[in-house]
Formats: sequence, C-alpha cells, structure tokens
Amino acid sequence: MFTRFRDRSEDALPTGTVVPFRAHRRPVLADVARRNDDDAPGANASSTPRFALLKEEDLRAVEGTYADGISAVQIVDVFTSRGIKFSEASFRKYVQQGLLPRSRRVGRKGKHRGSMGVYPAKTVRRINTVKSLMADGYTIEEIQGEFLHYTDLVEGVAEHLAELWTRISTDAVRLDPKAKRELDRELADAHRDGDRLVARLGDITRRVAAPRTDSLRLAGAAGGAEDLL
DNA sequence: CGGCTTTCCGACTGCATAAG
DNA sequence: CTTATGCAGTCGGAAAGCCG
Repeated sequence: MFTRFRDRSEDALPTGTVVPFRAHRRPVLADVARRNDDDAPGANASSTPRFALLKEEDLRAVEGTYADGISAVQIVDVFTSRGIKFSEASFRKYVQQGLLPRSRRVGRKGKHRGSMGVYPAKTVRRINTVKSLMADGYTIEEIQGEFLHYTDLVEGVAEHLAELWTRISTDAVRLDPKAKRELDRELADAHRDGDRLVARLGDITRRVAAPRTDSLRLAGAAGGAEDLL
C-alpha cells in the first residue's frame, strides 16, 4: 500500500495546531476572523493558507490530465503537492462516507502487480467542494445530506448532456452537408442552453440546500454564528 | 489457487463544546 | 471541574480484484 499510515505520534499529535480548521466547531466569530487573516501564523501571502483550495485552472488541468481516471495516490498528491493538507486517510473517509464516488478496479499487466482503484477525474473537484464547505463550518453529514445529494443529480444532468452532444455529433456526419450545417447550428444553440441550464440548476440547488443546512445546524447541539454565513 | 496490491469497514482517538 | 456528546481524522485488518 502506499505509505500506509504514518506514525501516530506525527499525526495525532499536533491536532489543534497542525490539524486544519475543525469543521465541527461552529464557525464562531473568532474562527471566521482567523480564516480571513489566517492563512496563518507566520504565514506570508505566498505560503499556503490553512483553508487553501485548488483554483479553477488547477481543477481543469487535473481533469484534462486524468480524463481517463485517477488513482487515490494521485488524487492525494494533487492536493499535497500544492501544499494543501489532505491525507490519504481523509480521502478514504470521504469515500466511506459517500462524499466521493467509489473506484473501479483495474488490473495491471505484469506479475504480482495486483489491481488498482481508478476514480473519475471529477473526484478532485468534488474534494475541493467538500473542503470548501467544511471550511465554511458544515459537517460531513450536512454536506452529504444536503449538498452532494443535489450535486450528484446536477452532475448527472451535465454528464448525460455531454454524452448526448457526443452521440449527436457522431451520428450527424451521416447527414448531407446542408442538413449537417443546420443541425450543427441548432446543436451549438442547444449546447449553450444546456450549459446555462446546468449552471442555473447548480445555483438553484445551492440556494435550496443552504437554508436547510442552516436549520439543521441551528437545531444541533452547538448552535451559533450561523448568521455570519 | 496463491501471492500481491489496493480499498473498505468499523472501532478507536483526541479535540471542542455544552451541560451538570 | 467533571462528564457527556459530537465531530473529523486515524488505524488495523479483512475483503476485493487481478495476475501468473
């Protein structure tokens, strides 16, 4: 296995110091303030903030590079190589909790090479979303129940649309040139509408989900400071 | 089937906070 | 102050998947 887990003395310990923002702690004023400046003690502008996330261009680059799938080790590396704290154990936890898609097993040629799990490239984006929500004080349970439920559905719509565009384009080559030009125009229109739809659904579901999680959180054992968000 | 690698499961740890 | 609760992260071992 990969580095199996590091010695506990290294990991467990500095909890509190090394561990990132403890999401289950509700984001009280002090935390919010800290998150804003923080990026942290002794940190200068160029160092990695405690709540650092991947940028959109990073996400696109990763999704392009690993379009055919990405291994667990590579996923963890995408974050750690950019100085973002994300352990393999946390990755497993997220998968276990249903926050991330399961892998598919792919055997490798050669003697005693075993098999390896391959995750869809979008997993990296998903992790980024999860980390962002956790930094906002949402618990894994809330994220799982309220956000990703919708995310899965919206992503499903986007994936089905992408599949549809591909198939239509493939089949369109059989048409005569005039008909194909006409269809290409309509397809481009439909494509734009589809993109807009997906973006709009994403926006709507975020708005629907947020208030529900707020009420969940207010009902929880430790309320407070929700109105900050 | 045996050997190997990787993934998953569930118990556990340690921290923060609330309640008594 | 002590105890209870909730949480994210960690660990050990079993299971899964593949190859020869």
